[in-house]
Amino acid sequence: MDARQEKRNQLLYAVADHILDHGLLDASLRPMARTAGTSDRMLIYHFGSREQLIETVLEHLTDRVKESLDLALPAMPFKDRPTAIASIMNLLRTPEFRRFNAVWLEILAKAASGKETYRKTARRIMVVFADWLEQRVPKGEEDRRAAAWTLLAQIEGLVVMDAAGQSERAFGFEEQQSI
Amino acid sequence: MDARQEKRNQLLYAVADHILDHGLLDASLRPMARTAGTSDRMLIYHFGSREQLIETVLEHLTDRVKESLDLALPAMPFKDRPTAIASIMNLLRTPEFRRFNAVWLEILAKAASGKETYRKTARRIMVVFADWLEQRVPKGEEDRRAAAWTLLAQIEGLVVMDAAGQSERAFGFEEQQSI
DNA sequence: GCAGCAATGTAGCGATCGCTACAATAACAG
DNA sequence: CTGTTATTGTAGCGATCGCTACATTGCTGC
Repeated sequence: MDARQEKRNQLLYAVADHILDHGLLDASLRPMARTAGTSDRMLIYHFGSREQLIETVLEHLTDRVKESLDLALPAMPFKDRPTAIASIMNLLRTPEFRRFNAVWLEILAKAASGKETYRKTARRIMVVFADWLEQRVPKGEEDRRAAAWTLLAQIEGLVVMDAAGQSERAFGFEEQQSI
Repeated sequence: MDARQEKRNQLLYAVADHILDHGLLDASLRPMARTAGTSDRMLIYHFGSREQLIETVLEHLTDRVKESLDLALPAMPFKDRPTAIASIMNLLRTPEFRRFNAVWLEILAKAASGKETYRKTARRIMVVFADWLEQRVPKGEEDRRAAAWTLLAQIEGLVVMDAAGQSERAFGFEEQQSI
């Protein structure tokens, strides 16, 4: 690979890590650069502008979350819905995925207020997640695609409860879903 | 009421409106002050600091969302769960509540990354919503409180789908929930 | 009407922001 | 080796940030 591209990729990875650790929305060039062992000057040089850097980071993070999901759970159907939700929530409460979740909610916040880049990113991540879910929908579901999206909506609800520190209130949620 | 308190309240209301219109996280003193017809100087004078101002605004918004909810739907049980979810989502997709939702997701984002003020606020808003729901849980539910929290989790899931522009994918969600 | 406090305007501080101009250096082509 | 281009450092610009010092105005109690 082009040495330049390689350098760019290395910076991208480091910046993404910085954002996972310190948040997306008020990540500014100088701190990101410091973490990546470079200067704001060079981030602009490689990515054009902060906005393009963020956009690139978001694409990179989409790929990373997909990889992490695939790596975390095999592509085979869950036993039933309650099991599926419980397993997935256990996974999402893992430290690794908590980092993703924090950024995910930042993306959602920007998407909700209409910023197009973030809307697009949010949609892309949702589709990635839905695809991942579709491969794992419990057997016996008539429409796997629809089941995946329904499952996704339920999971997002629990993610919100977690973020608000109310996970215990919805603790019985997984079981009650199948009623 | 104290004339000073009255002025403070008027500013508070105006600032809250500004935040509903332009977002919470990067609302800075000078623009907020301009909207409220005053100066950054006076916002600090009345509220002490930007941080205290935001905290006060968040309490104020909690009250406002509670009022708006109470005003929007009478305190009587929904016919059944699907009806409940459909009605509430229709309400939350109203322009008035979209404004709240955008700020709500900003609060969640900050809460998820551990900022204590926002965690507290998120919890408070959740409780307000759960209380509101509890009064409207369909008849026949054995544990109204638990049913309210489950409903809340489902609704939050749909709010996230909306924010990500995927509401249509989960459109059948309301009906499928009762399966 | 005058003293004293409350309310407000003006100006600016120091920090940080994204970004750029310019110069120096490194790497490579001929 | 030399000339050219790619990469990087240094310095700083103009804008904005939260906040404050200081002065002025307005109001109120005596």
